[in-house]
Amino acid sequence: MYNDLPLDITDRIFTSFTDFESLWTAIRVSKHSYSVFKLRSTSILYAVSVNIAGRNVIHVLRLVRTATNLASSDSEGVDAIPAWKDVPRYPVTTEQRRLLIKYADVLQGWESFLSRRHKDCTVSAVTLTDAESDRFQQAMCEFWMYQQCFGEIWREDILDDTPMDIELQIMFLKRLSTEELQRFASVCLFMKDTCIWLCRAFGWNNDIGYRVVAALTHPTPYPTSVHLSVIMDELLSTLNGPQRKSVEHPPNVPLQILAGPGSGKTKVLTTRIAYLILRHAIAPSTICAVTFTNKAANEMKLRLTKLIGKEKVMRLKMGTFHALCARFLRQHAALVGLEGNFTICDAEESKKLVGKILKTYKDYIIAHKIMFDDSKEIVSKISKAKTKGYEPDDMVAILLDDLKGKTIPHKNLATLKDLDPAGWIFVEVYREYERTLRATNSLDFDDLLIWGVKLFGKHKQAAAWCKHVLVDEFQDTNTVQYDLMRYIADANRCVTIVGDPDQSIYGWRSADIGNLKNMQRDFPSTKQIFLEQNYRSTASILALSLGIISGDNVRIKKTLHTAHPSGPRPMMHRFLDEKMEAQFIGTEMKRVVAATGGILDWNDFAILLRFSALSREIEASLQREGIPYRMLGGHKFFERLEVKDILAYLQLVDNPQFLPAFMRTINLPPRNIGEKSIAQVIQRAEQAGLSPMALVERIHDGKVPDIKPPLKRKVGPFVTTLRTLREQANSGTSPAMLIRKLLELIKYTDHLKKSHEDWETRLENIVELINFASQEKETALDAPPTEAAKVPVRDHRATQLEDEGLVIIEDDSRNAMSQSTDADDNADNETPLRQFLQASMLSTDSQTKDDDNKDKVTISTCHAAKGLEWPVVMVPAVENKVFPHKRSDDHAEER
DNA sequence: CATTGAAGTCTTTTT
DNA sequence: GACTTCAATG
Repeated sequence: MYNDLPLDITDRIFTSFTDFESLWTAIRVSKHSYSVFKLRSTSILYAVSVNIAGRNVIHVLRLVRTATNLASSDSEGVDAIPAWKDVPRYPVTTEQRRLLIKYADVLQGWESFLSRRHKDCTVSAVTLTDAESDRFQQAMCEFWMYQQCFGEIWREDILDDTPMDIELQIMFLKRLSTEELQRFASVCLFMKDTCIWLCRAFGWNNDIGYRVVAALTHPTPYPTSVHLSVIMDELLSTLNGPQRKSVEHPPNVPLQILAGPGSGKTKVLTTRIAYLILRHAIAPSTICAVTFTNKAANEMKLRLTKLIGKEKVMRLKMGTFHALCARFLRQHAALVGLEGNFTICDAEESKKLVGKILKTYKDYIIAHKIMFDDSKEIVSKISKAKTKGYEPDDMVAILLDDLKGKTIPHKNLATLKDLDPAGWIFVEVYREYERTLRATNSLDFDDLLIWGVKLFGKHKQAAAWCKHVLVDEFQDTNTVQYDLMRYIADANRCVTIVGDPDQSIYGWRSADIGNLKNMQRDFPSTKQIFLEQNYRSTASILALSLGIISGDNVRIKKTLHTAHPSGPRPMMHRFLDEKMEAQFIGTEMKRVVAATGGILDWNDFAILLRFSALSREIEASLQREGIPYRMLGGHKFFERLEVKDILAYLQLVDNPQFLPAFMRTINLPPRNIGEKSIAQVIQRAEQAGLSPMALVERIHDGKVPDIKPPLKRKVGPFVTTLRTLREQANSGTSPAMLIRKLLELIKYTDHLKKSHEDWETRLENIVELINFASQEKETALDAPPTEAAKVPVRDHRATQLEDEGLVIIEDDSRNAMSQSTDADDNADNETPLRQFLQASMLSTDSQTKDDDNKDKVTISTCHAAKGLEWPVVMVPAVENKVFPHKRSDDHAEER
């Protein structure tokens, strides 16, 4: 029945629907629906027809619960709405409908929601009888399946939100032509349950049926290259000119995609990767895709999985710069003179180390009345120096140059000590910090990159696998990261980068926009493509943001267009204090949810903060109002005290030299070993040339004399715990089991109960950590395909497949893959424990998974929210000293 | 004498 | 919530 639909059917104009028949017809012929919302058993229908580029199309349909209460209660705002939900179905009268249409907030809500993407929305309301409602459901189902087969097949948000009545689906399928069925089969992995059911129901004994089954049973989602080609074409057809140009750009010509916000950056990047694999037959394992945050990496993985299947995605070398470096450094540790079991030292541990070193200069600082930064400040200064490639000795000259005025004859440490004591201490602390890291066999975040550069720079073969490098958010790369990219790309010099100079918000992390130019210098044939079409925001939001950033005079002028209407104007509200502000945020969100009649739910709201500490008042307000929320990037899971406790023990098991872990665990639970004793141990260990851990073990064994306040008896349980765990770890016990054993050995639960009021939530976090540990094992990077996945399912369907001589495509890169794992994997360097620890140290946003599905308002820092989008966004505390922040040295960035 | 507990201060942004 | 300082306890 769909065959005879003219393709330009959408030229037919549907402005509003006064009766059900015309609406129903319209739904069935409309091909380009943007969104289909969940249908509930309801009586009032909102139909919206939208005009896109001169073509009027029905775009969104939704049933809302009856409006009886709305009609009876004339009051506006919050009070009238919550009652809607529980009112039984009820046909509305003309008068009520009139009221509804007049209900400006509701319609406004609709229009602003839709006009984010489409201009000229018109809204009208229709009433449905029960029978009509059922027919409508049917129409929607057909419509959805049609969309699923022939529309935007990769849209993930449609999947969960659509009614899938199996009878209706079959009715739909029966009407399809053979060709359409084939295409359906090629995408049917998105509807696994349906397909299994269909094959059983129809007893399909033909080519199509097998393909459906093959798609379900074979590990690679798309059974034939013909279908891959079709899919790629459909993908390309949804891109605009510059986007498509970017995707199809020849792989061997370096490419810079300069993309404004909301211009489909990630879509282009993922499509390009798919294109490289599907059209240029570049093996996934030879593609390196780098992002800056784990969130971006995960997002990309998710989207790519929909395009090319899980198998191929697993083979991509994909992740943050840090994660990639860590991985290759473990593999090739020996090449650069590292030990494979190095520990990754996070910011908190770095800070503690620096604090400890700083104490040795305490007397000097006091005696000379030197103004000195706190250790956090120093850590970030050290980090800056490291990213710029300055070693402690280099800092001497640099700090002396910073001193204005007279020329300095001898640029050496002694002069620095005289002229800039604070600078001198900094250099000494920096030196000592580096020494400690080496001595304790650990790398901080910057070291991962620095040593990565050493590895790939000196040992070309370590990067020889790489055929193409793609970098997301390129404007945020710093010098080290840029070098890293260059070295990895060295073998084939195929590079694609995506970036936006206007969105550089990591200047404080030494991000260098100059890298865009550097790349043109180092890769002379580099081409640029600009993406200037914004698909995210309304015109008035763009105008506002342009107004803000164009206050920056040195900015390179760059345009951004949108096809959207101006939409509602952004609102600015002033409050006397933060309490009122927080209160307003809570009630305003409630009002908007109510006023839009459930079109917006909590997931559609975000509150963006300059820094996470601002969330206190707001969290309190949301709790008061009973609004569920989640905190992005707040106190991160892996930075929680109880999680760090457990991780520290495990780190020490894996790397006994790692000092921060030793200091954390030796008196945990309290064993009456205080600061002084620990300091003594460390000092004596240094004298003896042992790690503190080794020394403690020897004291325990009676091999060396005890220290002043006797330690031997106190450390008994500590030493046995570590020895037990070490033994178990070496025999390959899973991290999850190790944690359980550890909890038991140190009676951690008892300790928590004693030391913290909220021990129950803390215990839950540990359970969550155990969960994470068990998951991590399954999704370990580069895990070779399991036996089960390699062998096609041996049931009757698969056997039939082969009998009929049907070809199931063999993955091109599987062989290459197994070779590379054999060659690279120094089995010793990748114990399950080590993998787990690395994942823990390098992941930030492994928020509990079920959290994501729940309906919650998002609270996030602006930085963490980069690249995400919500229909409604609030930005509290936009006031001087907060936003722009008082300590920011780059106002353009704050803009 | 070393350790622990209580009270008080300060909190950018990320891997 | 993490760190520091000061007084009280083992």
